[in-house]
Amino acid sequence: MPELPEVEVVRRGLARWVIGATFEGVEVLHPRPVRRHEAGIDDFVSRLEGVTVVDAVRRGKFLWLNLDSGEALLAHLGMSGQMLLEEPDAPDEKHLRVRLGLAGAQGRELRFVDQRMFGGLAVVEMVPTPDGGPGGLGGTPADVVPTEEPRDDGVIEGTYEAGEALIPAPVAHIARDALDPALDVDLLAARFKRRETGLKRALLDQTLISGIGNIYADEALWRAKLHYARPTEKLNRPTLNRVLAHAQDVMREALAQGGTSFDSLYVDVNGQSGYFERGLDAYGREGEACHRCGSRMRRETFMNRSSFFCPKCQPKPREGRF
DNA sequence: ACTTCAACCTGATAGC
DNA sequence: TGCTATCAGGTTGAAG
Repeated sequence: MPELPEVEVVRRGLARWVIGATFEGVEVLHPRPVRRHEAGIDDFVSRLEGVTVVDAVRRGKFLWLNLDSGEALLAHLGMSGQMLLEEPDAPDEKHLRVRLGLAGAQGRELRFVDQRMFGGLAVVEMVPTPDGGPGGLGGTPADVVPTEEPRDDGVIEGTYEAGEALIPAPVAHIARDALDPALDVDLLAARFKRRETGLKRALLDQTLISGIGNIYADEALWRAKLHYARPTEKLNRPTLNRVLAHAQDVMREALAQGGTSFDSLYVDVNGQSGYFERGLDAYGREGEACHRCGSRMRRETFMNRSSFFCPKCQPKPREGRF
């Protein structure tokens, strides 16, 4: 299940292979992964044909290729999405959804493969962002600014000139991610204080801080010895700093290992599986001994998903927000 | 305006 | 064997 480190591995792979390459022969094999491209499949294809990739950028779990047309090919891997660079004559994957032929990518074609199809692709416009650009680890800000006034809906048409960063319109509401050097922790603390919700809910809310999913949230909470239902408004600043630092640590470790994988659903851009699962202390360890105190780890259903925690190290708060 | 949650989707696995 | 139920979970959009 791709979270920030896995998506960053994919971004790096794409940057290595497709920057400077031109789309040539784009084929949509299943309509669902292109559902976010509202103008339809034919428009999706025509906005890519003959267009050249300028950069590969990521914010949280969103990934996009800046195009020389001024638009971006936006991708989200959802639960099971993969971006594979294959020889064109390699047999089609069972769940191949979109084939993107390329000129200038060392003879490879880009394939979007997605079993469960929670993810998808869309060609979207770039808009200015109030927080100063895409940021994110390894991301290069798009170095342009609009020359026309925004429409009523805030979207800016027309040409752009150098000066200010842009972000794909559907990503404008996503907060800077946990590994973004420009993440504003003071702002995050203020928003946590104002919220009436539980800590894990907040960590998973991509409009507060992005990139953290169910697995790394559980790992960060275990390392910080905090229960998932701790109310965010009562969390003091050192405690917030602690859980944030642990989230960053665990994701940096996963990134160093090339991403996490539990089954074969996630592979990086060249088809290599990650292997961080060996380093997990909380996720998936129901009934096993806590690596710190030996207590039996527990699993609780929460937010339509599982939360794994140590009942002794991460005691339930008196007034939790579940 | 803020917070919560069902729906989307397929395949693996468990239980009968 | 075959059937049904359950689980996996990121994001959106609707409901509360």
